[in-house]
Amino acid sequence: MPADRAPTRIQKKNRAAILEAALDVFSSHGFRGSTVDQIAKAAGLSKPNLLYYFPSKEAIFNELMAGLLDTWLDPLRALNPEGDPLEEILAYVQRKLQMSRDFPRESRLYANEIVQGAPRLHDVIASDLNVLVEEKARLLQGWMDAGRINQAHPKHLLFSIWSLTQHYADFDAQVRTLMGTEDPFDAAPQYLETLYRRMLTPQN
Amino acid sequence: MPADRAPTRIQKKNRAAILEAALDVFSSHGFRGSTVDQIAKAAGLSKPNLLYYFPSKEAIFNELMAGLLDTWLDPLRALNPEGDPLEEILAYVQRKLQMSRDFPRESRLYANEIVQGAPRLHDVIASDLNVLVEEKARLLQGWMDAGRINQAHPKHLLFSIWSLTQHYADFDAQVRTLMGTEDPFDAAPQYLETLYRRMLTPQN
DNA sequence: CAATGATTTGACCAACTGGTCAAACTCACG
DNA sequence: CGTGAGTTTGACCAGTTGGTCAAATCATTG
Repeated sequence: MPADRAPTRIQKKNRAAILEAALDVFSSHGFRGSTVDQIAKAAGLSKPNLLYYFPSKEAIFNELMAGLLDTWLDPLRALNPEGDPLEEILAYVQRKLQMSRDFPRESRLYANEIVQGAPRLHDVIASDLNVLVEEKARLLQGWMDAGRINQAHPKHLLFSIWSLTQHYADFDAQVRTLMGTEDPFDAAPQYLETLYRRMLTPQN
Repeated sequence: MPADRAPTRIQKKNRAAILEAALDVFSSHGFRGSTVDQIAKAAGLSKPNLLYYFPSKEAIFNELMAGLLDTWLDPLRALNPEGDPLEEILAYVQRKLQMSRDFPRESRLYANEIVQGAPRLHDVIASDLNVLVEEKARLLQGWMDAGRINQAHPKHLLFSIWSLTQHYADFDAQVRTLMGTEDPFDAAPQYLETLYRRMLTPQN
């Protein structure tokens, strides 16, 4: 194991390569379905060499998850109480959709975990994410009560945004097969904008 | 292996117990993450005994999937060209939502497969499901062109229904944690009805 | 260039996994 | 109740997997 001094050039390169490879492997086979050898080969290292940089398979996974969660929640944090409600929400939807297009592996890694009961994520969800969701749910409820957007259950509104946007990453295999030659991400932004605009635009 | 005569009482009971146990285990750990021993224990059998009824782990999985897919697509098949468009769609949404509540393991089993690239399902999706989707997409488009519901990309409309309803089964761990003591399925039907009603009710 | 620490690897291990098999046991039925 | 088919199991096997270790190689710097 490298000492806890400043990381050398080689350490930086190899740790990055390992995490990149691990994202690839974990996101397409799940934790249990992935092998250390697979990850090592994908990173261009031997298995013992990989285990020189990370103490265990689980440690790689945890580091990956920790790094992921922050990025994942950023768009929600960016929901601005001062902005125009409908435009804020629509922007959030588009940001999430872009993340599904640009970082589908991250989305699938997360999905894999949650579908299997979130055994390794329950604590983070119950603490950090929960706090953030409560805060943003209150913000949405405030907008609704002020009549600036239509009434709707705020938490379900958030769930629906996550669900609709991440679907394009998580169910990519299905979506692309059914779309044929058409790229799903061509029409998706328009579709989701229309959906949320019609649902949330205040009716007098 | 039991002869291919009529199944005995014991065969019927044990095969059913195995499939039930397999659904439990596969849906919460994925194919690769599940072991034959786990399934056997959950079914109350020894591993060799289980393998007396099914030739392999993969065979159990395949039989489970085959049985699942039909039930899974039934609600979509039931979309009736003769009915009132909006009510047909809303009924479909509610039916799918009920399935997420009543058969969450089936939903998660399916999700697990698709998230990991649908290696064992690609053919069924590309053939059977694709045919059904094309047919129903045309039906939806017809309704839109006749001005009976609002315009929206018909395939994306279907994706959104699957996504929103299955989310409550697939991301159950997350949804329940964030909902606290409130049962997600209390408000979900209302939320989804409102969403699709606002989105699809024809605007003059 | 010497030497010290960082990096890499082949060989290895114990636990686990899917699957086999012969022997034992159980059950239905004549 | 006996007998043959149906059922169950302990022992076993070969392949895989996460992880270890000592020895070898490489990079850095005094």
